[in-house]
Amino acid sequence: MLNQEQMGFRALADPTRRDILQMLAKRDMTIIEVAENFQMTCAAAKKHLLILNEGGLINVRSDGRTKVNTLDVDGMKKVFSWFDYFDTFWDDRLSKLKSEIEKEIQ
Amino acid sequence: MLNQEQMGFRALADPTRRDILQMLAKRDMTIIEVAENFQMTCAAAKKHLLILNEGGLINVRSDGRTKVNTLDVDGMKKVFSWFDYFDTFWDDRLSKLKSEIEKEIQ
DNA sequence: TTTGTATGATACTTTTTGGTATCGTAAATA
DNA sequence: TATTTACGATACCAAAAAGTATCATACAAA
Repeated sequence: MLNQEQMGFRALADPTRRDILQMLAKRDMTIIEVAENFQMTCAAAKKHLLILNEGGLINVRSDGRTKVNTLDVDGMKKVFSWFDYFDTFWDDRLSKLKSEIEKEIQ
Repeated sequence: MLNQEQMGFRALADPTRRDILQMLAKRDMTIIEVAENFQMTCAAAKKHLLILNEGGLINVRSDGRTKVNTLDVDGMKKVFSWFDYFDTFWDDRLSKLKSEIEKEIQ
C-alpha cells in the first residue's frame, strides 16, 4: 500500500470526504448518520470512511454494538504539515512568530 | 468546471504534482526542466502543469520564447486555509495567538 | 425471528495517468 | 530568405485507479 501522506491527500481529494471531516469536527458520527447526512447508501458511506481511515484522517471506536467515527487530529495535522514547506512564501513575519510560539509551547 | 478549491485539492492528490510544487518553491521552471527532473515526457509534464494551473497553484509567464512556471502563492494559501476550520483541534493556545498575530498584521 | 447496524463482494462506469506521434511557432543561422 | 532547431501544445490510445451502485452476509438486541 502507499504511504500515509499519499493516502491522506488522496482522501482529501473528494469533496464529500472533506465535508465528512468537517462534520466530524463538530461531532462523532456512526456510518448511518454519515449516510443520512450525505444522502447516500450505507455501503457508499462505508467506502468513504474506509478511505478516510486508510489516510489516517479518522478513527473508528466501538460503542456497544455501534461504531463511532471520529476525527484523527494527529492524522489531519500530518497532512496539514506538508504545507510547512512553503511557510516562507506566505508571510515571513507570521511564520517567524509562529515558529517562536511553537517552540515556546513545546 | 468545478470550483477552485476542489481543483486545488485534486491537483494536490498526485505525489508528482506535490513534488513539482516543492521544486517550484525553490526555483521557477520551464516545462522541459520539469519533464527532465521527473523523468517523464514533455506531454506528461504538460498535463501535470495544466492541472496545477487549473487548481490555481501555479502561474505561467512568458519569458522571450520560453514559458516559465511559477508557484502561485495565493492559490496555495487558499487551499491551505481549508485547514483553518480545524484550528481549534490542533492547539487552542497557538490558534489564538495566531489569530491575534494575523489581526495585528492586517 | 425480526430489525437495525455494519461489512463484504462484485460489477460497471468514469477519471486519471502516461505513452507515442504529430503539429505550430519563434528564433537562430546558413 | 529559407531552413533548421528548440520549445511547447495537442490528439489519440492503453492501462490503472477511483467512483458508483447493487446485492449478499454477519451479528447483536428487542
